[in-house]
Amino acid sequence: MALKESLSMELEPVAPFNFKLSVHKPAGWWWSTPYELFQDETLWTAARLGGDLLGLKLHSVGTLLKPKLSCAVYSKNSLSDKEKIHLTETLSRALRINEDLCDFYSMAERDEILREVVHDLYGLRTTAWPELFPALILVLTLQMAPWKRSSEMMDLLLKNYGDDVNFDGKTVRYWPSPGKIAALTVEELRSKAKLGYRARNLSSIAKELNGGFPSMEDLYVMDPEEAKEKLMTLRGIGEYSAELISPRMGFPLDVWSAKIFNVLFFKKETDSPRGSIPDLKKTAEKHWGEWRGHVFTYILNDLPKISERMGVDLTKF
DNA sequence: GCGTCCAGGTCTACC
DNA sequence: GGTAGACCTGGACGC
Repeated sequence: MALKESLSMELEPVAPFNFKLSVHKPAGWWWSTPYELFQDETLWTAARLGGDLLGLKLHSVGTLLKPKLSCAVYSKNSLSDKEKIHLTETLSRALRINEDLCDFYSMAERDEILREVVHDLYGLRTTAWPELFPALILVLTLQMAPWKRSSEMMDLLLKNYGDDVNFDGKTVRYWPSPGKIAALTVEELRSKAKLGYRARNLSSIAKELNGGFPSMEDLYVMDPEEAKEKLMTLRGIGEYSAELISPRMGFPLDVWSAKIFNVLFFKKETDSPRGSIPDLKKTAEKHWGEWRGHVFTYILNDLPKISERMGVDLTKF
């Protein structure tokens, strides 16, 4: 049954704000689910509020320098005032509506690597996950796997246990709830989603989230270091994963990105990408300080153009 | 066709 | 506190 429109609102992001670059990133990352649809400056996607599925239709009605977003929310039942406020706050946080990038851009203008990158991607907001569980599924499946295999694991989870959200003439496949995954056996997750050793970790995480683990909103208002430490109490979530999904992103280097940043920093490939991670993290912190998470997102979404300018293929890794 | 290696990390045991 | 070694699975590679 199709969901009905239950809330309509407008959001006015701090300029500059490029809607397309922010929710439909050049490197191919989705905002909420891999099955969301993006056409003509409109995003049809989904989310969960409490346990209920929502359809979201986000449309840019402004410009880069005078941005405005029209947001329509579709649900099975009407939303209470409290739910409407909660949803508005979640959308504002996850779209980084109030984030002012002025200081980042000022810093970038003085930086040899970043100067042209921020021109390429002017107005792009960094990754901010609408919900915690899908972000945790992503980082668990990224571990120790080539992208193709990670993608296969996520797809099997979505197809076997996810939900279809029907609204506005569209259907968007959305992630399973923690409760649904928590009810499955580790053996089933291992075989049906081909998760391997990750099945035990995902099962444990689903049970934690089902049992009252802080939400993304709770983590957002915590001290960034405290939020990271909290995430790392989850089984299978280490420093890399916690930094990648933390509401205030760190510099989440893995083997793939370490190879790229070695070439950017030191102009050469490394024989030991994993071993180089601590040094790269220190260099990034010294070089870019609190903006290193933004640098991470901007650079990894601009690899083709950076490669062209440097004469080195950074997309091959 | 078959064996081996290793990938967009994390945990544990051991020193 | 530092660090090998194990961990699912499947594609790449050498033979």
